[in-house]
Amino acid sequence: MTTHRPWKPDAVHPTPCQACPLRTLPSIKPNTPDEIEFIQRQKTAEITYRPGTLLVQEGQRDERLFTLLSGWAFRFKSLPDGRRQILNFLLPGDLIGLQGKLFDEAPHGVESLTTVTLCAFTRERTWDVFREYPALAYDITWLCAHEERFLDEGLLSVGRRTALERVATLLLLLWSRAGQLGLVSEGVLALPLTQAHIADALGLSPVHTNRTLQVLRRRRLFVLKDGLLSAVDEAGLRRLTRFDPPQERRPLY
Amino acid sequence: MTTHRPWKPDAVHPTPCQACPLRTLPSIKPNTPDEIEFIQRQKTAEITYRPGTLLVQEGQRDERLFTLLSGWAFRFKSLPDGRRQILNFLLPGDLIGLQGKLFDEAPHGVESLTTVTLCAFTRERTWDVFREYPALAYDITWLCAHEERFLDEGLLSVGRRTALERVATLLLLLWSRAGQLGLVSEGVLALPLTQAHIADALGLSPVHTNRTLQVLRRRRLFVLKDGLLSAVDEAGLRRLTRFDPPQERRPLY
DNA sequence: AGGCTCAAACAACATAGGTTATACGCAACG
DNA sequence: CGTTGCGTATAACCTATGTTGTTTGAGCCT
Repeated sequence: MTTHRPWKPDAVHPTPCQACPLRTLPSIKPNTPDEIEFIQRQKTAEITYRPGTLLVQEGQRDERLFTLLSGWAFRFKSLPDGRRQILNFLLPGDLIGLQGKLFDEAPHGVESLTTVTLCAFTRERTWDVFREYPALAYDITWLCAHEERFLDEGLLSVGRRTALERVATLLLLLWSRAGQLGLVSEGVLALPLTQAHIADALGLSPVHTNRTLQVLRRRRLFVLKDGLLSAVDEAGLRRLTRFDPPQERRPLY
Repeated sequence: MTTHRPWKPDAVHPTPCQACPLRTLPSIKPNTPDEIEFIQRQKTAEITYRPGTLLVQEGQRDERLFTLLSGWAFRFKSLPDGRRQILNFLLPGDLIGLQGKLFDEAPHGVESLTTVTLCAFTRERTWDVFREYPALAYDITWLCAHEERFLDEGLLSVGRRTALERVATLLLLLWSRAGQLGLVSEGVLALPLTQAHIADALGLSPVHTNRTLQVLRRRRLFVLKDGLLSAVDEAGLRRLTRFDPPQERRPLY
């Protein structure tokens, strides 16, 4: 079990929200200076954790709210006997802990895949945003509904797609999401997932995940080696999966 | 394909929100008279559809927002070749069409299982609520996150639980949800699902769903006959599934 | 009454995916 | 510089679940 200890608590040089690197992305909906200033006021800290850190503990009371500033993480639920389901992968700009604030206990766990940097928001007065900045409150709702869409797609995959389709859909989606965040450079994406993660996200066994990846590789739909995803045949993957990753401007809190 | 034609458009006697039968339930969080009046103003119609009606069409632009006042429905997604995944079941008090309003197109379909009555809200000025009634906006966010929790649980089921556990978990959850809405009387619940619906919700084939139901029946965990669920051994189901249906006060929009 | 349709039940067989086990390469570490 | 641990690969075998097809019974239309 990884501990909760910060790794490089670079609190000396926190990123000012106005200069947030995410806000320069074309896929991020711009905010007014006013709104950004409000967010800045709410932001209490910037914390960095190392890979494999348990950021939110399943079933624990936890009212902290974060935005993932950089790095990858995932949400998961597990069964008492150890079976685990990864619910979704979290990329920069994603909210962490909304459920923990809304409900008595966090209904799922969150774990980092890479070194992650989180923007932490005030524990108490978070809901001021609903009174003071309705547009930002709307954005939070939007992000929540957006997450729901990913879950719908995941449920469709796990429930009704074959192993081949599942793996192809997931890689296509992650490729697209990462692309919109500027994480793909020169046609290469650093994908910090082990095959076990992919298996847990898709309801497959690690062995079958491996077999399936081999097939897709042999069909030259992508190259996945040493944590690097490249030579992605997007058209081929779309044809195989009949899945079109959503492409739209998203808000950032 | 069922058409969109209203069945008993009892627009003559719409339910006033102050007298909404759902608001008398202990599981529903009360609102201030002010808030209820606002909701009443937003409500434009009350529409009744018959069983099997397609309420929201998958992939269609649809900005209508409803609350399910009475009856059962389900959200689903399907693949081009006809495979279908039921994402969640909708019971009275659940919001329909939030995603359709937030995104360009409805990412999923909604179909009624029974005769349903919907409260329809103004097409345009829905987002006034964020400016004028922050507390209600918060409630909408809560409902959205709540739906996400059901999806998380569903994903865990379909991805990692056995067929036996899946069916047991689903029936336990529906039993609990329906109970909180006062739909269980004298230990009997009218469950308007065919085995095919259960199969589509759990990522199983109809045949295997049938087999699994037989096993659970033989273990006397419940009686399910002619659309009636009764003699539910809640403790037994909890033991088998290690699942505790959430029990909490929820808002109503 | 006869003939639909639909949900449920059940049987026989087929297979996608799970399980267990072994091996290999590589980085971290004492 | 051996050892340990981890991720990946692959083989052999196994089983939970899918598929196809038939039967029964309850409504429902004509």
